Parts: sequence; C-alpha cells; structure tokens
Amino acid sequence: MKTIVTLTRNNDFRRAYTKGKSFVGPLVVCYVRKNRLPVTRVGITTSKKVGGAVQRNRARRVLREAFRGLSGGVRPGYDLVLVSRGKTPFVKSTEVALHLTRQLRLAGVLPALPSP
RNA sequence: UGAGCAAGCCGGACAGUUGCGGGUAUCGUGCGAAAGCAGGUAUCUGAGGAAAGUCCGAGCUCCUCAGGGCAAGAAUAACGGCUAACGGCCGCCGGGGGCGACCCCAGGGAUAGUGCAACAGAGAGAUACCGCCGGCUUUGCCGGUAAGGAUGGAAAGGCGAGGUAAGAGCUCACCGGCGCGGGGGAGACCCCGCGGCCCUGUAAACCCUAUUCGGAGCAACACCGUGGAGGAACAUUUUGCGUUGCCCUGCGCGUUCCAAGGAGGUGGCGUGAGCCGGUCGGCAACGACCGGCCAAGAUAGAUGACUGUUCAAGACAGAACUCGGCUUACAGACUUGGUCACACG
RNA sequence: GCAGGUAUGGCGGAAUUGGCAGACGCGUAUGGUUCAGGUCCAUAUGAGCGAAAGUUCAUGCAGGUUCAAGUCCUGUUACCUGCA
Repeated sequence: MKTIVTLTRNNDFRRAYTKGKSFVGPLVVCYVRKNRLPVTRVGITTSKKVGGAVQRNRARRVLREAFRGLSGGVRPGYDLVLVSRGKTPFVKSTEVALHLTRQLRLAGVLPALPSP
C-alpha cells in the first residue's frame, strides 16, 4: 500500500473550491478536480464549526481511515478535498466509508462496482 | 447504620487484525561520484489532570541598553514564614457562618483632603416639622430641648439610673469606639488599668500610604538560501545590442567576491527550579542528604478503524518553546483521618 | 501566540456623576380615512399568571461591593475585530 499524498498548499485548496465539482453528503462534502499528475492527492478540512480540538481530530481521523480503505481503487490524476460536517465525529468510519464511496462514484473517481 | 467534613489518588482495562508520528539498530533494494535521501525488517516509545482559559510569575531570545532618581500608568494590600519568583502556598491574627468536623473573607487608610448620598425627610457634620418646656403684645411669635413621633439604608454611640422647667455624657454603672500607660507575644494582635467625652456611610468614587513592574514574543531568534535586486574588484575597452535621429563620453549585458534577504528549508526542540523511593529537620508550605530513572516532539500537524471479553458502562476534553501557580469544565471509582445523630456493648 | 471590543422588548438603538430602565425610530395589532389597498391619523404593544385591579420575573449568564448596579469589580458564555 502506498502512502497517501496530501494537499498542503492553500492554493491547491482554493483551486479545488472554486474550479472543482462538489458532491454533498450528510457526513462529508467532496470537492474533485483533475490535477494532470500521475497520483491522487487528498486534503482534509475541518472547520471550527465541527467542534473543539477533540471533535476536529476525530473527524479528520475518521475521514482519513474511510479514505484509506478506498484508496486502492481510486483512479489517479485527481485532487480531492474532503470537508467534514457537524455529524462526522460522532459516527463510525465504516458508515463514512459508505457515503464516501457513493459520492466518489458519482464523481467518477471510483469506478462503478460490477453489479452483483 | 445514616448524614456530613477534609486531604490524597485514579480517571476505563485486556486480546486479536490492520494503520500513523518519533528514536535506535540493521539490510544494501532504488537514485547519486560521494555525503546523503527514499524504502524494507527488527525493536523501543508515543497527550492531560486539567494539555483548556491566557489570569499572574519566571526561564529563554531579540530590541532600545535599563546604574540610580523623578513623573505617569498598572497591579497588590493584616502579620510571620516558604519559594527562583509570584497577585501563589503554609501557619497565625481579626471578622463572619455551622450543633460539630470544618468552611468563607479585594482584610491598609474615612482623625490628610475632595466628591457623592437620588426619592422621602425640618435636617444627611448640617438641622427644630410635629411634640415637650418656658416667656409674651396668645387662633400666633420668640427662646430652650434631641427624651418621644414621622422619613430614610443611615438621624448625634447603646441601655439603665440620677438629674432638669423640659431635656441633654450634664453626671454615674455596664457595653462599644478613641487616646495614654503597663504586661504577654517574633509580629499582626490579645489582656489589664486610667482618661476626656465620641467623631455617619462610601476608597470594587477620586485619592493617600507601602511594595513591585523596560518592551515584545518560538510566527521570538539563529543559520542555509534557486530566481530577482544592491555593492566592490577584474576583464572588454576588437565587434555587436540597449540607453535620444547621429557622433563622443558614461552605464548595463561577462567573470569573481561581499553583505542583506522574500518563497522554501534547517536549527531553536527537550536533562529539566525534572520524576520516583527512602531517611532526617519543620505544626505545615517546604528544605537537606542518599539511591534509582530518562519518560511525546509533530510542522496541515501523529493514538485511528473493526471485532471480542469484562466492569462501576467510560465525563470534561488533544501537547505545538518550557516550567511554577491560579481559574474554569468534569461521568464516576478508591484510600485515609476527623465530626454529628441513633442503636448496642 | 498576542492584543482588544460588543451583548438592553420582535429589530435597530438611547439611558448624564451609580439614583423611577425600557427614550426614539421601525415592526405588529385594533380602529378611523378610502369603493378597496397603500399613505396618513389615533390608541395599544417586554414576558408569565389573572376577567380586571394587580403581582412576579426581566439589561448574555453566575457571584460580589453598595442603602441602591444596565453602569463598578471578579469569573464565565457567545459573537466580532486587529497584528505577526
């Protein structure tokens, strides 16, 4: 398993917000944009609306764990920004993973499952 | 047994699978001339009692340089001690609360001065409204009076007796306050005696007294530093280009060195007023000595996910330079020592 | 990390030196004017209980100082701003 490349620069975040497509769910909001690179880069954002430091850390960890389970099937060449919402620190990571796969499939980042 | 008080301590545990930060060792896989960087493997380690609020005190850096004084501003406030220091802690004094164990107090000065005390009330350091007493030119006026009434949060120290025309510390006893003297104590203060006769409240109003305080903060600061810009030296002074259409001069386009420095990077960064145990001194805070230990260090920011077992069913909450406190939030669990009530011996 | 500021009826926003809080404007309700609506005029309007008269609670929250606190002091909550 490769390490996840993270977004760090503020420019990258702003480009994803303004020019990327957004997919809104009850637990997470995804911004997706092509980046012309051979890898996928991910940035996770938790605002102060989520809560204190404990809640924000929890939200980040849950989002990262949910994405880690999916990162094997992600098509390369995208920048993803995952924004946590108010409920995120109070649910399990498997639940977040379900919502995340649905949204990433809509975005075209994950290939559609072979229907059973 | 029940109720209540104080102090201390812990704040989920265990197992499996899978992930993350850091250290050490090793492999010699990839890149590289090397240094090294990335990677694999093994092993060790990885949030708190408040990490929080940023309310105080320090260390550490830089700035103007601070050795002293004055002014301004701010903070603190009984007394004695502890501490690196503190606005913190301990003890004690005074006041208040509780049957008690015990708890709480911004607790200097109102006799240095100024201000304010609305409304009510006659009067708020100044007074005569009603009343009482005396006098007169008697439906009122003048004088005396703070005992009684009324107003107010507060009304001439409180209460009793004597005294008086009526009254009044006017006089006396007791109590409170003030001053002086004596005794005890390290001191705040306490006890005793005497004296004149007493003075409103507010300083979390201005203020006075005493003590302390230079400012900014790890995004401090130090180092490296592509590009771009600056300075110096050398070279070209052949040719070319730009600088005014042409000529001349000067400058730049070249090389080397120098200092500053934005993006970015590295250090600062964890051995410290450190932690644990014991002995001794002290009522205690704390100190001395002896022995042992090394316990996070990230840089978009590391502890997660899933499953099972167990119990009291998991609260408040996440290090970001580091310590000493304070304050605030907090499900509960445990230990120790006092107190009160009831019952029994 | 450091430094500040604000909070008052449904909304904006007053309240002097601590001395009767809810001024004033907007909004809302009712009535009038109009054929009808707007404009305009008048009255009422913080909340709870109550038929009313009244009564209790009310300046973000919790305490304290004071005779008396929106105002002064301490703690706390929420929001906002500035610097690096």
